[in-house]
Amino acid sequence: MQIKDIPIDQNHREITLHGSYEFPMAVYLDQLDRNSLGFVNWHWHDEIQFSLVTKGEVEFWVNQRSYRLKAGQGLFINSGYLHMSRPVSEPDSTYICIDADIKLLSFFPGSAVEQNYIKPYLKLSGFSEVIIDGEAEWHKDIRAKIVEVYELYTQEAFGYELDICMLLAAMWRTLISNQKNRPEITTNEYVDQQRVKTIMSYIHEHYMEKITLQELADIVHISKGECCRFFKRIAKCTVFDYLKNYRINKSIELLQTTELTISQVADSVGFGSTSYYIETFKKHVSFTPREYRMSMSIPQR
DNA sequence: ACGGACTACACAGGATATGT
DNA sequence: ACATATCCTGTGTAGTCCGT
Repeated sequence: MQIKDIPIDQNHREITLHGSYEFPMAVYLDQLDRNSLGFVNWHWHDEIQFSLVTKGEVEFWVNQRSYRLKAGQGLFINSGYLHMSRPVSEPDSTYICIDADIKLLSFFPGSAVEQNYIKPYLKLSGFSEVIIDGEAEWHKDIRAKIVEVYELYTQEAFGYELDICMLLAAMWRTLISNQKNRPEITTNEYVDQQRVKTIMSYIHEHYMEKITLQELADIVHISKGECCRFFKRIAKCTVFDYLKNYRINKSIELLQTTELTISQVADSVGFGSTSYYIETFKKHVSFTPREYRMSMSIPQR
């Protein structure tokens, strides 16, 4: 068993450094059953994202909308929008995921390109996501370029960074030129999104402590009932399901990287009782924590 | 968006079994 | 002997519904 997750840290934003300072972009081939939970949980990042399903069928959630994409279909997600992905039926459904810092498209800070063609589109209403699944030429073009970027990135031949920058700029150009019939994001949706982010950030910082619903409701200044309602409306799971998933992911990190006992791990990630931790872990990962740790110590091929 | 009523279930904690 | 897993039970609260 080889498990990998998108590293979600304790900062206000749950995110990885995609690539490096010198070349701030990264490409992943994301096979969903390699995530410990079997899916990529809710997160957001400043990078724009291009995805192309290569195997099976993947359900993407962006804002309050869900899209089921089969192999060959793609999706663009703009900077800063909450999203998640999970397999529809085949657990090993896979997609190419390109995360690129918008700096790569801006050429230099304050440039005309940035002022006229990048910044205005990052916060543009109705440009949160674009499904790239049709027969239109520009759809085909972007899908082909996603594959091209993936190949360049994995092969690392001479000049690949330059080629990727050109491709990304061309993809962005195509996208902003063809954004008719986009879904609109309402002011209410925007407020809900900000609230969800606030609650998730709070969970990332306090998951090791006991968290109550009242506490979460207070930080976004709404009642407990409304807190449950709106979170489920946006994230499609309850607040405490999200917290539980987050704690399990954190415990997996500790099992992999420390020699803490199972009880200590349970305590470190906010589970007040070892028994409940083991039960929950087994429900989510299909192994007990000890079995999981032992399997990780067996060298992978 | 709130508050109250209600229900289901998450959770803690103890006892005991099992594994190393 | 100690750590971990499993089972069980009582309690608190998360989540939902409904009226406002």
